[in-house]
Amino acid sequence: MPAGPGPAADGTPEVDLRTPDGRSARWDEHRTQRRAALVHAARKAVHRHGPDVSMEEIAATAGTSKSIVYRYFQDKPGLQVAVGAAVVAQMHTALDEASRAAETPREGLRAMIDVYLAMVEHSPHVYYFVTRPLSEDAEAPLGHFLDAVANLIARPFTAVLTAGSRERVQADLWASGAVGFIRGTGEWWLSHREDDGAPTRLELTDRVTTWLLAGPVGFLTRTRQEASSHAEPPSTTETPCTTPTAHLNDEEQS
Amino acid sequence: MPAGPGPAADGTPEVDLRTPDGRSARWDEHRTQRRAALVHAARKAVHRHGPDVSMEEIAATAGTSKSIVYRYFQDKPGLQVAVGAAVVAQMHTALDEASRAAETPREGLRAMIDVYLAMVEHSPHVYYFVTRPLSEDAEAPLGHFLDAVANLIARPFTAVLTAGSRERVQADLWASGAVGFIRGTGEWWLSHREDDGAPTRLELTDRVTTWLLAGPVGFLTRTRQEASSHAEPPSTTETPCTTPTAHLNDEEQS
DNA sequence: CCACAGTACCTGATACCGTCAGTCTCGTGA
DNA sequence: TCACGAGACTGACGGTATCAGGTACTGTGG
Repeated sequence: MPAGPGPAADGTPEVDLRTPDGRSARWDEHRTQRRAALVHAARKAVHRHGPDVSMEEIAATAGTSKSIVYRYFQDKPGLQVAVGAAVVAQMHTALDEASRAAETPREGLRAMIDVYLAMVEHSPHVYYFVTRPLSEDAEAPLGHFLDAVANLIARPFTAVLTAGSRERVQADLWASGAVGFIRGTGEWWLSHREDDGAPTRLELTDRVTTWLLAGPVGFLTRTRQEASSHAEPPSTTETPCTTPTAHLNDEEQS
Repeated sequence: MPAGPGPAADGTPEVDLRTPDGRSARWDEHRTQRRAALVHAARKAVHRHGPDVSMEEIAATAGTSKSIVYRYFQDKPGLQVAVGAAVVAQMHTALDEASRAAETPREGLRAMIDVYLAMVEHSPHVYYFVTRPLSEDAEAPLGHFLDAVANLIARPFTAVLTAGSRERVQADLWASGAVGFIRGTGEWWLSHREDDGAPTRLELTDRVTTWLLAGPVGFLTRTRQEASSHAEPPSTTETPCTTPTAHLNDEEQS
């Protein structure tokens, strides 16, 4: 069906610009509108029925049938990334407001964490839908959504940075880790929120911000002492691998 | 179907202990052996065919048919957690050797990261199989595997700790974040390993260790300056929420 | 300038296919 | 008699195909 020349490969299936025919152009606005509406419906359906909604249910929520959904989205992962993009866009706008007031990178990071946790708290289903990898490859297109968030995080750091590849890579790497940290704590919090001693969202935000920027300072002074005393020299080639990483897999040999 | 009294809910489907019948007890050893063999076969199959193997393929790899697999494991998630447990067990033994030599928590953490990354590197398929949530609930049984790893990480810290719930929670929380950080960087590394400027696994290990314990020191001195100056007071109630977390979901109202 | 045929695209329903998780049935061997 | 094991079966779901409409644009002839 996609007779178009370009390999689009993202969610959008071949919009085919080369015809200035009014009969085609007439639908352009309608198309974008409809697509947005479908994304919205998908979010609603996921929010209601959990991250494992069937396409049929999504279509039903949108008041139509599968055919339509598949006309606008390549497949389920395609829909997933579209929803993810929408969520990221919302986070981005929310972040713009926040980072206008934020001077230091610390405030920027804090705002980021806050927005992230707010999303997690407000609609865990959508969060999981967007977060969970659906692709069978699972290697290259790891976490479209999480990658985007990592970029959001890395931006304030890389902005100050010369485009030298060495440090850029460092920033990206750290951002990936930071998103992972937030994700980990966020999901832990989601399922331990009711326990006694569990922090509120704001406490969590502050704590995670501090931990990310300064390490596990504050929650354990004793171990922290040792840790920080050893953490001073961050030379990358510290000691050769002393851990006997024992063969962790025994299932290859063809 | 599960006529057994206890809510097992782990991988084991009701072994039905209430019959001390010799005709039944005769099979006990065979059962545990078989179960281990099936887990092994599952790992092999996943390693070969990717994290989306069908149960049929797993059974075929084990040289049998689905019925058998379902006799020993409740369902696919059950098998998944069994495989995860096996991997965690291997990590645990690998870690025991390492942590015998490790005095400081830092060395313990470093060893942990090393083992984790080694696993990721050696068999990404198995890693994804074990890592990805398969349950539709997706909330309570979040990441059996990742939780176990988090416990592994938290142990050296909590060992020194009084059992006071307040600090235990802190340690657990931090451990979840740390695992998330390692996961994030690990998966980033998995798909950017070939880029120029990408670190080797050992460099990555050292860097992540340092970052986790002391924050992003070393890769950007300028921003780090600001960060650390603000990071000193880790009081949990720092400033009230200044970020305008904008309504991130618009899809509820029944 | 206007009617008309033809066209390009959208809609939504329904039926269909392939795959896969999970179950059931029945034969076999100790 | 008991567990084992193979294979047929069911149901759900992702995804495709077909079909009968519907509506606005394009071109051409009167």
